Amino acid sequence: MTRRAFHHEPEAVRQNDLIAATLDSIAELGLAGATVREVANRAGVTPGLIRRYFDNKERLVAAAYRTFISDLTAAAEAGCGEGSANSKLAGLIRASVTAPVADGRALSIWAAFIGTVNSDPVMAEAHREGYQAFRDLIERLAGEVMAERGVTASQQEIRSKAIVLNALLDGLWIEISMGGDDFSRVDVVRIALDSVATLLGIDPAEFRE
Amino acid sequence: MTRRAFHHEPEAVRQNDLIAATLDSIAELGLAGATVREVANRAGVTPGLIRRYFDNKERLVAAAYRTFISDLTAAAEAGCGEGSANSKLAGLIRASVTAPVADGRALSIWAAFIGTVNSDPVMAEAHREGYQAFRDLIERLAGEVMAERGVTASQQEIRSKAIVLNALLDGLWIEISMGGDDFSRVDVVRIALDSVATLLGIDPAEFRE
DNA sequence: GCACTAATTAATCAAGTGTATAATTTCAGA
DNA sequence: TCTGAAATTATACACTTGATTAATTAGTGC
Repeated sequence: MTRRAFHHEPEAVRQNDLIAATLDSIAELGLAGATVREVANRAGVTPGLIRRYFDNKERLVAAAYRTFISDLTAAAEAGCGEGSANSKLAGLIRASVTAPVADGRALSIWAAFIGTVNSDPVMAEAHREGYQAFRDLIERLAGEVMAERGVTASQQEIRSKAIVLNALLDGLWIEISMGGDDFSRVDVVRIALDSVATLLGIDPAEFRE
Repeated sequence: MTRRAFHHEPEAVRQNDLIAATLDSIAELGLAGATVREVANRAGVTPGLIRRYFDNKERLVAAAYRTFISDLTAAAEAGCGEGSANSKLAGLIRASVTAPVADGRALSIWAAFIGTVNSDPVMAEAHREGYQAFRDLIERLAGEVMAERGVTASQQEIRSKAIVLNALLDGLWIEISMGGDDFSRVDVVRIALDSVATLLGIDPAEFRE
């Protein structure tokens, strides 16, 4: 009776593998399906090992959430590119409503985590951070775009616009990621860009470039 | 050793109680906290009784979801009232961004269920129904409002508007229900109404009445 | 090549889960 | 008041969960 072979891995690698396995489990089986055993199997590892890298399962899940949110917002922000505020905002929007930001897997994971926010203070805090950061980014870009276009607006008005824009992007992201409607026949990018331009009081034709 | 007293209840009452207890459990403790024993306790009943009214826990949860979504959309639609399409749409929006439709409890429950949609076909179907119905309502109202205002738009354009409006309402509902931002100093109803009017190409001052 | 440390496995535990079933109680009808 | 059927409780079972610990293996420095 021989034990199964294994080899040592650097701490960072193992942690990443475990987090990736956790996110995969959640995406496919839901939070309830992300058991210690399931995660360990997917990571090609034994359940007991998890405890060496994460104090307990709660920590593992929290770490997975931070990684997920961080990667998701990074992917969205990568769409900004370099250029005018206008092109940055347009790029952010484009990225937000297309893959890999907008897809079923991301939605599943996001929803699973959101469901815990109300009953888990640790999750609530981790969530608040990521959310706030994204909305601040939108608020800044929206303000700059309006300034570029010569649209005058008070800080209060800009803030209101940001709230609306953020809500719109969130909603579109959910709708598209859910994939219920036949979005293949609808140009969601165009719809998103035009809507944002309209809300900012900018000519849609000028906004998208 | 005497058993605890109890009394018979009509089937509908017991089912309602069990569903209400399930939703309460989910709202406070998350889906994982909604165990058979927890639900039974809240309903003032013994765990075994659940099986008399629902074949298994999965059925109970699914029934709770349908009740929840049904009640939520009914509360939103109640805001429509009777009158012009304009006032109906405005009423729907007003109701969607204020309590009891928009509040933390509803968001918690919604999120918990959404998290299961991807891994549970039964939940996916139950969800699709409720979602589709709401978007059809918005599409109809939006079309009527534009017709009232003399704004000409193709069916395709109306459909696009409905997608955007639905996304905006969803996003605002989430933001407000999450309660992260200091919405006490922001008139969310006004923001929502003005945004929708702008997106439909209608004068905001005329839209809100 | 050898020992030593750290990483990993394997096996086990107590607690909690959904489910099943038999024993009891309630209540309506005669 | 009594009886029978339906509703409810109590108890138990098999299984899964996260956690713990001792035994074993891999790799590093000498």
